[in-house]
Amino acid sequence: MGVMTETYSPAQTVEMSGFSLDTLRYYERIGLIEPVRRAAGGHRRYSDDDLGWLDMLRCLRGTGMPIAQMHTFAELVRDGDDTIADRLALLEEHDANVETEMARLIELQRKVREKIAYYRGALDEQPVECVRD
Amino acid sequence: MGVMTETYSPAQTVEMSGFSLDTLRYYERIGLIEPVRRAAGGHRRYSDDDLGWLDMLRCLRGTGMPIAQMHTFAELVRDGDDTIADRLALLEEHDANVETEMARLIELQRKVREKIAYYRGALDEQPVECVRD
DNA sequence: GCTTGACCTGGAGCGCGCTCCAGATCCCAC
DNA sequence: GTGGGATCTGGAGCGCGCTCCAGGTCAAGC
Repeated sequence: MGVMTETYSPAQTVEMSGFSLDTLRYYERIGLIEPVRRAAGGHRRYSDDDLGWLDMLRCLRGTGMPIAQMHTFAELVRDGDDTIADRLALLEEHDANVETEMARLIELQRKVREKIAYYRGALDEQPVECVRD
Repeated sequence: MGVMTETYSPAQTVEMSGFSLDTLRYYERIGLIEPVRRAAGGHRRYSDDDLGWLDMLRCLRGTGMPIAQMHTFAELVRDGDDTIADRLALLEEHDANVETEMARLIELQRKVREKIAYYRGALDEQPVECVRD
């Protein structure tokens, strides 16, 4: 008796992947996910592989990659092993974008904090009301 | 002869603020910016104060604050000096949100880099073609 | 068998934040 | 005074990424 590959219901997959049910179906519809295996009655049964791929999607989407680019990546994956260099290049470029975005964010956060500091100062110099006498 | 307060044309303001012309007008329309002073013919003349406020907006927007919340902040500013504590609270909360968001981003970036490392490995083990002999 | 809840499909709708457009006006250089 | 570019207004349109809906099917417990 071989080790059965686990499968998961849509509800379980929502739970485990962090995507909503609608998003899972949407991703499948637009081709970000390969057609998911179905149980007899037509209900989806996600595999561990599917879960792995969803994790990849979560990483990419969660770091701001546009759907269109994720689509490109998905196609590379479909096209097999000799696209690995291309996938690597795509991920590296994305990583650089994320890095740039983080730098931008850090810089602006610094400025926000300056403004916070300014308001703290303003608050000290102008207490709500002077205590009488 | 007093020091003239500088004013700036829309084009200059686009240049200096980093917002597009349409966005500047949009922000004014929805009340994120107070009605801007006008020259005789009705053309806008942005002041240094306006520029300062735009810089604030850029910080907030650029760190992902939704327009609605920026609107709240703008109202506090309009309501005068005794809203400073509220403004401070709002900024501090936003700062915390930014911090959370950055942590999320860093964590996912780490995972993206793991995937990159994996692909680098896969590439090494499967070089494009073996050199003959 | 029946109920109840999970799941199905195709397609419409939406929230956000702009962005674009038409048609008019202004302003400056020549 | 004329041409051309900058600017004006009000309103429509859009790109993205979901999210919701109606109307139906499937599955498990009683």
